[in-house]
Amino acid sequence: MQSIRGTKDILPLEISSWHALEHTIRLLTAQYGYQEIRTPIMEYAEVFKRSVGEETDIVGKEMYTFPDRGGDALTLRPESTASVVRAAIQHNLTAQQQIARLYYVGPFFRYERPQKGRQRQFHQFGCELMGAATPEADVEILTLAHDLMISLGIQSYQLQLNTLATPSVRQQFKASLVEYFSAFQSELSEDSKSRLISNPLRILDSKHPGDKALSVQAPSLLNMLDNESKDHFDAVLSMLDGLGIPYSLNPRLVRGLDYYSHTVFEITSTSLGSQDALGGGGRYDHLFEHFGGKHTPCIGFGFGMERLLIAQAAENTPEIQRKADVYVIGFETSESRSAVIRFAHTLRMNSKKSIITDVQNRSLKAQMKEADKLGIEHVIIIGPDEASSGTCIVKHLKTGMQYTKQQNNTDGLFEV
RNA sequence: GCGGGUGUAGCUCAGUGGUAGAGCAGCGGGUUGUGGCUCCGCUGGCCGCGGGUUCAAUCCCCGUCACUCGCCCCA
Repeated sequence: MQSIRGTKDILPLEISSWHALEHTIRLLTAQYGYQEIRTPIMEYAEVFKRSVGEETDIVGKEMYTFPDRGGDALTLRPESTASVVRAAIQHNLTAQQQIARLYYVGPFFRYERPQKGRQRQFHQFGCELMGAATPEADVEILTLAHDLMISLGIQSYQLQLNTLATPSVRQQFKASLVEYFSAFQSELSEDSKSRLISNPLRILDSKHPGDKALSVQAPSLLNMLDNESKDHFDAVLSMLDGLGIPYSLNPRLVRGLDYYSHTVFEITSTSLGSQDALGGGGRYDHLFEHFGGKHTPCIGFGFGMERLLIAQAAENTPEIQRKADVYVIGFETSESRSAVIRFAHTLRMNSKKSIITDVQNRSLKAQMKEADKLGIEHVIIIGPDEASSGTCIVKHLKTGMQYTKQQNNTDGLFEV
């Protein structure tokens, strides 16, 4: 038996880095006043089809969709924004012009060919700021994303920014792209030929050399911006400059989901290989209406947690963490070993220390070795002699100093 | 979904058409109750899985599964 393709067990050895990551996330989101939301792992397939877009890869070929026993088409969530918006409308979280600052952490599912940093079940952390259309809102989200990188010690990241303008400007832009590329249809890659119909913006993003060459002369959205789009984007950029947050403009940055407009961004890292995006996001001002809610401008991002951990591990040497604080050692006689069990239990009741004892009837030497390997701070020896005299030996492993103490008084046991 | 690579002890990897090795880890010991260094010894492997060729396959062929690199796309 094996785990399902593209799914992974997170083992004890790696769980501490997950805990640390989640801890950082909770601290940071609290600093910005974001609150957690936990939505179901399944939604009606409709939720994602309507929001993410029928033509996108996610909906077109990556969703885990299946009929339940009642015949409803359910989908294992491939991303979170759609679910969070659905929940926000259902529970009226943005009623009376309220701002909602939300974050989420959890598993997501996409049926894709696995690769490094790409699994069928993966985990995302994301934030959504709902109810504000201002460039200040964009900057809050971008700053949060930036701070996350800093908190995690990820230096090698790059923040790329672009604007997708308003839907109507983008529509004109698409039309001019189609017009331009249609003239060179025979020179386009197979992928881009189909993109010409499905999503012409994506041609700009192609890695195919021929496509790249053609893209150089292609119309630019930045030249077609209306005042609203331009003012908004410029305001975002100048605030980022003021904050000293580094970014680079990438006019080819096109997000794969239909619901974005205005500011879009991606954070990439060179330590990831081919799947180089740590996270991305953007403004989605019209998603609420798509779901039948009232107009609510929003911006948010999502980060791949596996990818964050990969990038983090590539740049930081992990600290060896202690698996327990105290090792209580007994040996040779049953009196010794049962005294150990009693004493360890007393200690656990009276202190917050984590305490380990041997359960394999091993020698003193073997237990000492294990204590050393576990990074234990104090060893307590209750051998046959100590067991009969009611004493114990407390030894500090780093210094090698040891003292004899009474078992019946655990106060100041670890002090000299 | 498409193309390439890999799959041998817990881990990192050697290896040969006649059913296997190293280093690390683990365990035990170095005179009788003390770890880290060192020395000695020991345990441990359906050589991914299924089929084929062969007297014989871990090694050759086919399939399959998983991982991995790239494409697509994204987190």
